[in-house]
Amino acid sequence: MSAMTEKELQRSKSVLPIGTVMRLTELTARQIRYYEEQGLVIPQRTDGNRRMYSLNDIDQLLEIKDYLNDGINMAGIKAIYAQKEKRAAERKSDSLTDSDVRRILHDEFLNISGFERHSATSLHSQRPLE
DNA sequence: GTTCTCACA
DNA sequence: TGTGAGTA
Repeated sequence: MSAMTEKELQRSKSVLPIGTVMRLTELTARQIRYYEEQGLVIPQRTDGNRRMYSLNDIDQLLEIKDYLNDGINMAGIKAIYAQKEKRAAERKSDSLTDSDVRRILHDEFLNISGFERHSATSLHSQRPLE
């Protein structure tokens, strides 16, 4: 990756033990570990095999929590991330695909409607249902 | 005291 | 997803 800002670097630093993450996210250790099993939010490990999370991981967990509260299951969440990766891949292959065009038009619609569109980097947020 | 993995009356 | 066991 290129020029990662100082803030991005710090938000990527894994310095939080699971206990702190539990209090910050209101999630149980069981849930946090389960989401890891599902391939979402994989924390770093210490020499003693302790999980260490970054601020970005916290955001990621909060986002998952939101999806769950909206009634989306694990499969659905995975699908959402798979779709996000797909978009990221399309973006790199510089040519505009049909789905790109559709997404751009959709984003424009949201902007006109007065909603803020969120980038793929600052994932978590709370916007009204579309 | 905290976290880890594994198992399940 | 909860919880207890036995560790590190």
